[in-house]
Amino acid sequence: MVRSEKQPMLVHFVVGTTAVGKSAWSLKWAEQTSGCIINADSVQVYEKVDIGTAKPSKSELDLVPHYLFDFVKPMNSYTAGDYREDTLRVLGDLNKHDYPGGIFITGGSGFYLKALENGMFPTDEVSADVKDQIKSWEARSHSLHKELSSLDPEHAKKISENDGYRVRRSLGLVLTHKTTMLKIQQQFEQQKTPFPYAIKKIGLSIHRDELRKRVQSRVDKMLELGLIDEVKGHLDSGLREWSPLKSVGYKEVVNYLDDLWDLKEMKERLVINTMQLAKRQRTWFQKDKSIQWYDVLKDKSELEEVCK
RNA sequence: GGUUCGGUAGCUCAGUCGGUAGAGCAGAGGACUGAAAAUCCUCGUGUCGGCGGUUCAAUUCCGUCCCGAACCA
Repeated sequence: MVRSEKQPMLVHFVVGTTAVGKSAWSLKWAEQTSGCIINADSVQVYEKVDIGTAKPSKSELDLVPHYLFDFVKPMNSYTAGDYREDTLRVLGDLNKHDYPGGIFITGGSGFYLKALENGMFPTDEVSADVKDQIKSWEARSHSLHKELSSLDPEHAKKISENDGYRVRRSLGLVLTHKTTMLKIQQQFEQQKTPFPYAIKKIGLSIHRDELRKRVQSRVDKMLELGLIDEVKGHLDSGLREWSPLKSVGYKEVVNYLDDLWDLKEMKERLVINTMQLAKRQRTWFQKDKSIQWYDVLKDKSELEEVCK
């Protein structure tokens, strides 16, 4: 792990679907190399949500330095932009102190990793006036997608009119910047600076049937650890509307506690929704051709060597 | 044993006043620059329980048998 003065610091991205074993694998290597782990999971950043996010245990967190886990306070939000900023700050500190061990940025949030590597174009805050304008259109059942189409037809074509979240966000940006999304993007591409460190991307994969088995037993384990009580506590503390409670592993338990589902149904939905999440993660990472993939069952010996 | 109601996609069901059928869920694939574990898009042939009958034509009507459920004995 000795590196010459001229070479940029190397960071590992450890990616893959949920429950494939990224955390355990990273922890092992971080221990062996006296390295550290930086979280790349959009839900493990939040405090309080421990069991349903499969957050590392206290003893695991103590084995090697862990960054960006368990720090966003209840009812606060966190974005991909925040993640990029925080991660670059952590990496900057490690670089400054000439960190000797392996650095493992581990998690399944593709959007966060893309934001980290490629940057986010800087945007102005959407003004209250613009927000009001959008709200008044909505109140009059005016199609926001049509409005976006007239302002930025090219971008509107890429978004479904049913994707209310994206339509609203794009409309806000286009109105605020008084230009098109493409121009915002082009301007950003010209001025952006490349990611300042060398990246090695390691993807962990597993056959779908095997993943399902792991997910099933993980769901059972989470319930044994008291997931239902954890969620009940969060609801009692008024955190129902907090975004991590809407994520896989939490929204199903909320439905159970609301008596919409019985225990069996909740367990089934936990497994199904986790598998569907895994599919979306797979779709995201498949696009990135710079990831070196390893099957955790078939490529065991290769996985013993990757970081040596 | 009798009566009634059911048997249609992997599951739950809709429907066809007779012209061989479609939703939700599941499953598969995909998109995605500040909620991303979120949000959204695309993909539907299945002996319409079996066998007969009527009919130009039956999943639809009739008969019968099988299998469920409920009620009556």
